[in-house]
Amino acid sequence: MTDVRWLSPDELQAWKKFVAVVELLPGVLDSQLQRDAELSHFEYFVLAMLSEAPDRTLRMTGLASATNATLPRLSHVVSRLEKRGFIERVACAEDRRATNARLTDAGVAKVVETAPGHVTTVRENVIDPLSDSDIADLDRIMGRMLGTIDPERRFNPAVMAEPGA
Amino acid sequence: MTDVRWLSPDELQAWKKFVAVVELLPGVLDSQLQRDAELSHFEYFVLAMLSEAPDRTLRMTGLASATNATLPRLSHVVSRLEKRGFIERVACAEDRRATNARLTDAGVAKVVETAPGHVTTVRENVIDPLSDSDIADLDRIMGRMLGTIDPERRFNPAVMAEPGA
DNA sequence: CCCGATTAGTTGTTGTTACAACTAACGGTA
DNA sequence: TACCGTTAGTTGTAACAACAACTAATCGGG
Repeated sequence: MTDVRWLSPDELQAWKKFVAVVELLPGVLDSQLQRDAELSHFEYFVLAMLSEAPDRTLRMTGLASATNATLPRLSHVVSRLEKRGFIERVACAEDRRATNARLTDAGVAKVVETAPGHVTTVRENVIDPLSDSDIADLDRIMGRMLGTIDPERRFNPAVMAEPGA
Repeated sequence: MTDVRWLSPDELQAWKKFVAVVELLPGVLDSQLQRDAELSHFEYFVLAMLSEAPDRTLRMTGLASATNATLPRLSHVVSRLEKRGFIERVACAEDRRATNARLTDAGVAKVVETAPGHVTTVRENVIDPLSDSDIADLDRIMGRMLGTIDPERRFNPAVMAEPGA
């Protein structure tokens, strides 16, 4: 309890700025998406993940993992998106416990029309204020944090692009 | 709508990692604080801000600004913390519309006993995976993002340490 | 082939947050 | 000093997330 390593002034300053960004950024992303597409950032993220999946389909468990959601949370969100016609639930043939979530054509259209505004917001608030070397630094630093925060690489798609890994 | 500047591969990779950290970090901070102190990160942040303020006291509006909370949100949170004995509301003498939130002795004690575990969590997950130059890079990059996200510098304490600024 | 243990997912409850409506007090102006 | 616009804060409602309890299906022995 007494042998705590407090933060140095430099560390404290960087941490305070970082925590500020972590607090503020979700609100920035949410409000643009809410305003322009009536979607929360999490809902958009779910749709986007499905749109990149083979056959626009993912198991609920896999989708939950890919979006860092608990299964109950995902289940509720998918229900809402299903009511709005963007997703459909399809029973899984191989494992009858499982449910597949599949992006409908309307869901694909929604992603296609929503993506530009979202990317623009990301650019304005995150990417464009940075130089090319800043981007490289950001990538390296976030990769190091993910090594601790997300050891199972649920998120960090280091090998995700390789089909045979 | 058609002239969207999509993200380059490097930008996309950095963005994906960054967004993963932004999604995961709050959960990491929250669960440690919840487990060890029955406090959300936001509640801890409110207490910590008060503990650094002169006379452990801040106007509701000032506290809301310092913690990036809306006034209604802060009002509810302060009510909860008041019920638990960590904060007291004190009428403001100069402006009778205003309410001062003041950290009680129990609140100070709570911060003192909670801080070490919180700092340790921050170290383990954010600071210690980084080198000294990473810290400098992080500080610079987050500063640039805050320039856009938080133009009024509610958060970014560039001059906050100087009493006469 | 049947039983316990595990896995996949859904549903209900409770707490927290956002948003809107409201009250109270200040400040300037006629 | 009486009024109007603005500022400070609280309270009520509605949406979303966390957690727990539940159902249903699979797996792994005996």
